[in-house]
Amino acid sequence: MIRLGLCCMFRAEPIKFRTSTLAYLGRVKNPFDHISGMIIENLLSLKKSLEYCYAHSIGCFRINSQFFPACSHPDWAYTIDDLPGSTKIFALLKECDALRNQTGIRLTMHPDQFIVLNSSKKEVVERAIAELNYHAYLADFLAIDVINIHGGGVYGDKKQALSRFKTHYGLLSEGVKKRLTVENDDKSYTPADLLPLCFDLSIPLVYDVHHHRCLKDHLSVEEATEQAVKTWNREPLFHLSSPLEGWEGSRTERHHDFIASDDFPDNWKQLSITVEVEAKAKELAVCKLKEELQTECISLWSGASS
DNA sequence: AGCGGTCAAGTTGAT
DNA sequence: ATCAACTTGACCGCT
Repeated sequence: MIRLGLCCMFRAEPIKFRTSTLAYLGRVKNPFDHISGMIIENLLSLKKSLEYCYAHSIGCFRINSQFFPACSHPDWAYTIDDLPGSTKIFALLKECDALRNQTGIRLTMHPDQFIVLNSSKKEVVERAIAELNYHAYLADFLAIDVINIHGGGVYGDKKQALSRFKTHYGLLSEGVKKRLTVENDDKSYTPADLLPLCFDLSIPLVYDVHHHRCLKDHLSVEEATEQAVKTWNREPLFHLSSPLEGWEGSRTERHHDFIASDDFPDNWKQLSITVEVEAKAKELAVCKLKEELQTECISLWSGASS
């Protein structure tokens, strides 16, 4: 059974998530009112997202990292209890969690590019940990089971950089560790680079087949898939996208609006996995892929009862 | 309503 | 040196 996942936002459907800049928060009159209002809107949007996904047989939704604006920034660092609308926020979180539970939709998060756990700079690592803690804080309310990051930088010495990842991993809280995953990227870390780390620390590998096709190692897609599945103690989560200008075009790492059906690996089709669709047309791309897989009679997630 | 400048943060490779 | 790419342009002040 394939469970398809939608990433963070919608293209056509009128469901929006709000964010804020620190500059604006710094000059607005009641910044915590502003933050509270945005969080409430975001939670209402999350409810709508879950409803949309359920109605369209999309079994996984990734929540964007700005869901609680400025939450992990040292100058702001608030919890829900600090906010004026806390009662309403807690109530909405409960509603979202109930809806998640009722629909069976999987929720994930992907901290953005600034989160570099293996950085050689102390401040960068501290910020990364603060950000991961914020993700785990939110994850506790919504049973989010994946907080996915990349291997990080190489700094001219991959072996040492990976060793630093291991050291810094030891500094993380249990709430972060039990959800943390690593993903192969298109510039630095291949599946073969990350798999030893994954087995060593019991970290699941989010296998991104598009990145793997851009940055190859000695593993075939089939081999990498098989190894990645072994790192998971729950339903494996993989990533899929297609290159903007095709595989013969320039800069193949750029994402297309949709998924080309040839890019869906054949050996994934009989697995029980979540496939997050990283395509710029968002829900339109997920639905299109879903229809194409259906014509091939691939077994697809279609709700909590299935 | 539409437009242009701005926005916390890291690292890499293309130009 | 600058910039685009990355899960994603969104937001705000001005006209």
